[in-house]
Amino acid sequence: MVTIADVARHAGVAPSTVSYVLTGKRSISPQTRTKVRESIRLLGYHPHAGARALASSRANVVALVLPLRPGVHLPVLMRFVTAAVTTARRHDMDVLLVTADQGAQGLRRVAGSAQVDGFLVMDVELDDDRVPLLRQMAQPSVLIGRPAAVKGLTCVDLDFEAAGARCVDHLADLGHRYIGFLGAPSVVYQRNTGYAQRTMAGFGAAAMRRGIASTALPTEDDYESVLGSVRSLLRSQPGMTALVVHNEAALGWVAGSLRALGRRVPDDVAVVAICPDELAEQMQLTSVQLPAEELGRQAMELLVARLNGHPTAPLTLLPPKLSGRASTTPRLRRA
Amino acid sequence: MVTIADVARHAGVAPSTVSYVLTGKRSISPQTRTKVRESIRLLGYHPHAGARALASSRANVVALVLPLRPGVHLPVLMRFVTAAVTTARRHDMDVLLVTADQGAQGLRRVAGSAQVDGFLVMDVELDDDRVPLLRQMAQPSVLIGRPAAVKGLTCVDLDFEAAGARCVDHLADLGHRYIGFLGAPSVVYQRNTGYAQRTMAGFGAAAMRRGIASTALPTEDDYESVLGSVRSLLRSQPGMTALVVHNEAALGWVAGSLRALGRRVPDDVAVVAICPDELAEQMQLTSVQLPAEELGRQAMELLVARLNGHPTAPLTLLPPKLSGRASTTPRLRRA
DNA sequence: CGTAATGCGGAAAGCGTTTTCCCAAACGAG
DNA sequence: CTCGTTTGGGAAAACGCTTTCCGCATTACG
Repeated sequence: MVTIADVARHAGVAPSTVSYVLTGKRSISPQTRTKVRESIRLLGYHPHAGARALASSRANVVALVLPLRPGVHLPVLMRFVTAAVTTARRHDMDVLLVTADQGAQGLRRVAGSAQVDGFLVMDVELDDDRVPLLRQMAQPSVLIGRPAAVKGLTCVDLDFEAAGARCVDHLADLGHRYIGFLGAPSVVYQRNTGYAQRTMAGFGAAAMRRGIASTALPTEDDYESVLGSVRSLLRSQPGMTALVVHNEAALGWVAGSLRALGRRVPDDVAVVAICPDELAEQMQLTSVQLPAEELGRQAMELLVARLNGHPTAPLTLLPPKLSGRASTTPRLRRA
Repeated sequence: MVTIADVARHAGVAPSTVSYVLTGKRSISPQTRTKVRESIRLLGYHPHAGARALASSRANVVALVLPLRPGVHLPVLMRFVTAAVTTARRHDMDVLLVTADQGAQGLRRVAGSAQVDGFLVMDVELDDDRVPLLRQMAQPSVLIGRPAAVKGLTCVDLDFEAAGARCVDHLADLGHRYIGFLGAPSVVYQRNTGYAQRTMAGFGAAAMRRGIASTALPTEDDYESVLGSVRSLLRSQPGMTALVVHNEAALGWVAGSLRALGRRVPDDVAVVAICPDELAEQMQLTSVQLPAEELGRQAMELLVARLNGHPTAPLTLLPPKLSGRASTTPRLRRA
């Protein structure tokens, strides 16, 4: 292995000088700098991560904590992940994968051994057992999602309440008066998942506010279940002319289910999805964007900021954006 | 931070003794061992990963290289990942996430800085540009997938050729004489992806061998495309009574498409999927299992073996297993 | 022109482990 | 009863880097 001493010898300088060239923590004369850089290139030198971590007490690694729970839509989750990883790399950090089964125990281990400088925690629930632990840990952490109390934390999330409301407003403005809501699988609600519950709350409140009748149902990730839920919605609310869908895995079956029940999109029933924009684009659905990349990126940026000692707000909520597409059209004459 | 010296002092022994208790590399008297263990627990000691890596030149971390390419089915990919991570943890290793965009460059960086002891590379293509690099790296690697030449490597894969053939044999034994094949999205074939091409090859060869007419088509991941492909298959082969599907994302729409074209499963058209068993179970499809967990686990076990200096076979192929379900039934009287 | 400040370089002291190397005591074989 | 051999313990030398401290030239300033 080629060490910093080898480089120093080759360049005719002291090891400390090489270190300063590398870290940029001190000004170095242009001549020395290029000389050192050249030696580094020639010898193919890579600083030893462990030695670096030991000496600087900085690992340049962040933990990505992702609980792979049933009901989460993995393609969406991976958008978060790639955005977070890419952002980390831009700040010269690597990413250690910590999965759920390791639990709070795993967090403690990774934190205690100084393997990582901070934590990016995904899929946070309303009352998450990892939250108290995160609060008292030496390393900073950023959560994607929003636990009940955000004091002392740094959280990033889409404003799901506003997102639910936005769907209602859009449909109400188009003249719809009976709106259905097709939600996540029921396990997700049982588990006290913030984003699911907040979206529903926002949806319900907005409907009340606008004097609109609404019904909501969960649905599982298969055609039969989607068909069943849509049928139930139509049965309990025969005049339903619009549907808000907050379930990526179900999206592919919604149009088919409606058609099977004799309703066409958008003429008989308008559909608004809450999902990543690409998905909505592909299916030509009006949607409130779930900005997964943006959330992942922002979360990592906030984490890096905290690692550098900058203070951060406890809660960053992204405002929802709606993109109109073919699945909703004006409907002026409805009661 | 509490160090090994603190523990040693507290237990009244030398630091080296504590180290030996921890690593088990030397016999320690039961008394000292329990005494040391107790001090460790009391002080809440965690060895510093960086220091450890430096002194032992072992990071106890493996890199998980996953290129997130279009067309790969993420839920399946994540099965590999969780199995691999779980297995790694059982061997007291952590997992560093390296994504595709970092490319060969990223591999070199991670390898050079001694951040990881080995590499688990997923989604390997027939002629993968990372393969030559992996061959010449100091750290061992295990590939999930199968490049054209496996010499000097350690690869784990399902025997996709046999899997394709197994589907044909099953259907032929049931009396089918015209079989269609619904493949992955076309980008996957264009990219020279081993598993997709091998499955098709095995399928085609088996059909020839059994004197069976076969047609194959790729399909994209949306209902319209699946419907279109199925329609084309039926048009070019009106007597088609069976369909082999090698595309997890399309599975959900196959039955619907067939029904839309006036065919019922399994009475008019039998369906065999190549996918994880849980998926097939959920949809009640006869399937050749894609043992994602098993592959992830085995790959990591092989990597650990190599890290411990054990030699490994260049290629481990898992035999395909077929599970009969409701989507195929005997069809004795067909021509 | 004297003195303080600054720029840039080197020597060396850690950082927290593991791993030699050395040693004493206990043990077993001849 | 001796002479290896094993067994369990400690002292101290790495491991490869960062960072403090020190020092010599320059430059800036009154």
